[in-house]
Amino acid sequence: MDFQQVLTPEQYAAVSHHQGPLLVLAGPGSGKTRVITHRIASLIQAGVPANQILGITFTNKASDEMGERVQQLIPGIRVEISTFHKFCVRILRRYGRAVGLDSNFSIFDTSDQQQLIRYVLNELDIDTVAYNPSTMAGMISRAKNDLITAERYAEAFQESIGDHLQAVAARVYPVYQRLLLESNAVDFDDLLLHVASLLKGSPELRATLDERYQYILVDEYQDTNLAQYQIVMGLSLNTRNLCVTGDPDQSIYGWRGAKIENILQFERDFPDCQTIRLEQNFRSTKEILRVADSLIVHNQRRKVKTLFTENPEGTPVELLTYNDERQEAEEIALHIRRAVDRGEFEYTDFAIFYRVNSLSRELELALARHKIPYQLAGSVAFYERTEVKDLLAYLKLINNPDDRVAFGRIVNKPLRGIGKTTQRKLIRWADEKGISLLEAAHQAADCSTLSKRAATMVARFAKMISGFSLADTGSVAQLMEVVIDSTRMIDSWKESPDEDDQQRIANVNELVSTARKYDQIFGDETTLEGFLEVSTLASATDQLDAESGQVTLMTLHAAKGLEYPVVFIIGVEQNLIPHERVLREELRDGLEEERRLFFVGITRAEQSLYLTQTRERSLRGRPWRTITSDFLKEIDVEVKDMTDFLGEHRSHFDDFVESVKRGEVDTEALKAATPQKKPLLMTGADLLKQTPEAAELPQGFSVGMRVRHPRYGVGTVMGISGFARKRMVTVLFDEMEEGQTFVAAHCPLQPLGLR
DNA sequence: TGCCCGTTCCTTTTT
DNA sequence: GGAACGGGCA
Repeated sequence: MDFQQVLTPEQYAAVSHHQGPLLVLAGPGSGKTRVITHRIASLIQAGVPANQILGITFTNKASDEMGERVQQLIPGIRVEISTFHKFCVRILRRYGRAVGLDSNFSIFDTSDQQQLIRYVLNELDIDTVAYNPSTMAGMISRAKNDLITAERYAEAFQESIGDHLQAVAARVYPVYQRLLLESNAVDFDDLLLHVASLLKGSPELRATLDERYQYILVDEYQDTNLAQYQIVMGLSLNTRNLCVTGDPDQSIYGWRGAKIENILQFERDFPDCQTIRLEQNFRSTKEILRVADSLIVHNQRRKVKTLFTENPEGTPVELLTYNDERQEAEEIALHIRRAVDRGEFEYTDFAIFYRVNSLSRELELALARHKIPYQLAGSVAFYERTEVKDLLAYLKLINNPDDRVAFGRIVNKPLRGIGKTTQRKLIRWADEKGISLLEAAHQAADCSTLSKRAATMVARFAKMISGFSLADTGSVAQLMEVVIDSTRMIDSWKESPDEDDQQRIANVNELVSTARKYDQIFGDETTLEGFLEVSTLASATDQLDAESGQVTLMTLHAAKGLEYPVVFIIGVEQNLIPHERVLREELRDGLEEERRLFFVGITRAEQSLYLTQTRERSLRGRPWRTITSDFLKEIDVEVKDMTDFLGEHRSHFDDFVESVKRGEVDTEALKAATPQKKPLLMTGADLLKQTPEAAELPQGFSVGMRVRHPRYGVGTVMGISGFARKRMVTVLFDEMEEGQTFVAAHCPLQPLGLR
């Protein structure tokens, strides 16, 4: 194959660089995947044995795609391409003994993890409201990503006086970790942490693996955390043919412990490395690229890249403003419907991105109303369904009898009369005797604290679980069916007219057919842990199908690495993009990451890009006044007002509309007001000035809205009376007992928008 | 022991 | 809008 023919000079330079460290800084749409796959082909063509090559990606989708494309280039040759997490699973299944894991260990997902942490908090008598499990999980996760073990964490923060959260985490982390090991289980972070410490603790193993993988390629290197960095470095000490690709401007996982420094400092780690920049974009129009670039230049911490393209100029990027999320969704659905009816595009060509998952709801409803087929990245939600988790928990417990979380989940599901008290007694007894919960359940008759009745029930449960085995059924799917039959878990739903119950049965059936597919792929080699691994490490974008003829919906994070002819990014509003969480931070790092996230979204678009915002949006079940995103000030787009205040739009701001009808508001000023890129954030006093901006906030205040007063601080609007200039607002400040009443037009009250 | 209901709290992004 | 918890009742 003549690589020079099909690649640009820069791409070719990267592909033909075989020996020694290589850094490829690849802008969006610059053909990065192409470079990686061609480089693998080129290595093989040069005589490198396929089993010496290791490709590492972050998502299953990326690794599958890469594998397929390598296959196309060099048919018949299998190269190991895997995600970080899967790679680590493989290492741990084989060498995990050294860190206390048996080969059948369970992998705890986020909810298993939180379940266990909740248990630990209860055991330690720590209030789970003040110290909620997910916060604790986040802190422990960050520590693990930074390679801080439980012992070291406890030592460092046990007496953390300044930060009580940290002090609590210092107590929780060691217990949590002990229970994980007792359960013969790992959480997502452990997969990396254990492998990193294996490599560190065993020089022989490290050297073996280093030797084994002569050529390593790491994709999305900007998203590696310290643990992943250590693993990569550990495998590249002796043979330094390490090729990393990435783009600092697309680093969006800082909150997960990713260190953008890893890529920024690669040249320092490997002074002899070659650096290649891929700056030509083959994906987007000049217009889209210009918008993306004008946004990202506002970041301080970056390696400057000059993106360019030979693609056509393209149409302007549009910013559309709607009344609320309902109109936003409706209009997008209509837009898609019309474009498809006109034959300009197919459904597949459209993607809609949003910052938080909850924004998909209104879109789904609108698309369904218009009978537009769509797929939602986040089919992981499937694996989070109660009935799916329950059935999987049975399999987990069968596969790994030490798994306490799985045990706790299903011991009384369906109901077997094994209540909380019984469970607590059993756990206590098992811990005293130092045996697994399932073992304790077997011996329940010997447990003096248990009533005879309870002991019988518990023992019966243990006997049932032990009666299940893959060896007997031969396939995961059949084992599942046996479990479903014996537990009668779907029996009560069968007769139910409830739509939800029927859905539950459908979900269970779908899980069975997923297992069937797995069985088919692996034949006689099929294993429970293998199937469970796939289920747990499944990710949001895995199921997406570019050829399915459907509109695609996903979060901005999930969109990385993908591309679509037409892209909508909805909810481009302050507190959403950028997210409110980073606006409260002192450091700018969070804000820069939000900007990168927006940049990622923008650069997914090939031909057309639409950004949308609304005037009000319901979040967490309450409507809020929105504020224009700061980021919109940084880019030049065509602004289109699609709002319809005087028309049918009715909301909780209806009282305002009433006042318009009574001629109490200057409607001319209203019409003149266009939602330019000015902040919509207003104080009550602005209303008095009757500026166009003031008219932009004609609703002013609404009951339940959060507001800030320079003297009294933050409070909630409790009541509103009067209209226009006589409008009175009553606010109950958080720090005060009694409400205060203000004249809306004169007061310095500032609506806080989404809070 | 199980279930229902009201209260209260939180609430990003994901392998 | 959802999850967890506590209280009350069968």
